Amino acid sequence: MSHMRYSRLMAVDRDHVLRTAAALLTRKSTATMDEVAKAAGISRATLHRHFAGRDALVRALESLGIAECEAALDAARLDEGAAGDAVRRLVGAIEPAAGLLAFLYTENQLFEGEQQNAGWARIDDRIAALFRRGQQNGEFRIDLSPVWLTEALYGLLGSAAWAVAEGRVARNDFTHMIVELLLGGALRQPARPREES
Amino acid sequence: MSHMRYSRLMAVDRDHVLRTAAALLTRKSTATMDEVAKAAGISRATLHRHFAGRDALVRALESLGIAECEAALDAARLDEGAAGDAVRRLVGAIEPAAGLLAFLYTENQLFEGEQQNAGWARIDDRIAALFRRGQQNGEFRIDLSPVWLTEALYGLLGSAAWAVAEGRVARNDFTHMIVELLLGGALRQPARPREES
DNA sequence: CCACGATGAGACAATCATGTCTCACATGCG
DNA sequence: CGCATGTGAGACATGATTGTCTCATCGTGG
Repeated sequence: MSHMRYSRLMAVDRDHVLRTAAALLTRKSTATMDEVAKAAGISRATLHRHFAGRDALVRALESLGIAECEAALDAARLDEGAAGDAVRRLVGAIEPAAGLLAFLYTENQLFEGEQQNAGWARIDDRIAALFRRGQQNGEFRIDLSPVWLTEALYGLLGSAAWAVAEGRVARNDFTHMIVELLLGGALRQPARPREES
Repeated sequence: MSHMRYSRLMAVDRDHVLRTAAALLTRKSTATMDEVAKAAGISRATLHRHFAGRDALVRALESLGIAECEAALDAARLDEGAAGDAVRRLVGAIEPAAGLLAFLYTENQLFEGEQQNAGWARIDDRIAALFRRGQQNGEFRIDLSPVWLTEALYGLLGSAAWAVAEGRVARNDFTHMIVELLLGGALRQPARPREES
């Protein structure tokens, strides 16, 4: 994260700018550089000094999102214990970044032809591997492919983040809503073997 | 759908333009009026004659999406039979419009402050009512609110539509993927009471 | 105190999408 | 045939955003 050396005076906190931009673009994905700058409390000129342009800013946000995803994946220890519990840990760990993820998820839609950042492929693989482990485990059903389960997780994360932002659901229910639906589904199970922590 | 009278010469098919625009904007939500016109095989001038501007075009697409949703809701006969089966019918009926829905779903994100089209509220209510019926039925679990289940359905529809468009999953699995995940979840159920058609 | 570095404010040109307009062409109808 | 209507092509002005630049200011370290 920091192979660059800060000079003695670095009033503008790059990370703060990125997180503010993430929060703003999550709500309004078409926000202008000027709006981003104002939201971060800096001038457009300074914003432009730190990020060559809008593309650079979005790419920096993408790197941030990838880093946070990787961190969440590490923190969730996907290889340990039941796969279902690992999914719970993962969703809980990824929750703070869900808004940013949702923004990047829809943003990538625009790069249709172009290659996507290789970091996403790695994250996809790690999550898909978790679902695959659960299938080989016997925990997860095998008629839903790991790729689809991964996509579904992204979709639920985005929907939940948006629903929370809109105030339609409570923020405290975030992890529970996603995990329970993703793992258990909407159907009421007569005697479902629970694997709570 | 047609209280307007076409004059003797109406070379441009409004519906065809709308569907072409929907298909294009689904893939590239920032497409230009010029791109939309080219995709529809008409000139930008003509496109502008039929839709006063980009806003008008998007609003027309929104009306189209609402109409298709309502049609799917009607076709699915949400009040008949098991709620789970109604969900299956609904997803199957809504599949052709999933791409358009995904576009509008993310597009509405931009109208943060403004009021959304009242049509969506009605659709939300009908879907939420279905989930509520399933809960009162005893079919669906009650710890996931109908509002969240509705949002989750939207998210899964969008994710699936995008995954299909990207070629990551097979188009034929669309309904199965969504319904099975939404209703049954990822966990393998030892002896789950099936209610297939 | 002085100098350096970072910032804010603003001017500026360039670019792009939009919206409007005109004109020429084609097609169907009387 | 002649007229009306819809269309395509393109010009044009407008507004918004972007990217670059300059200049004044402020704070900190030497």
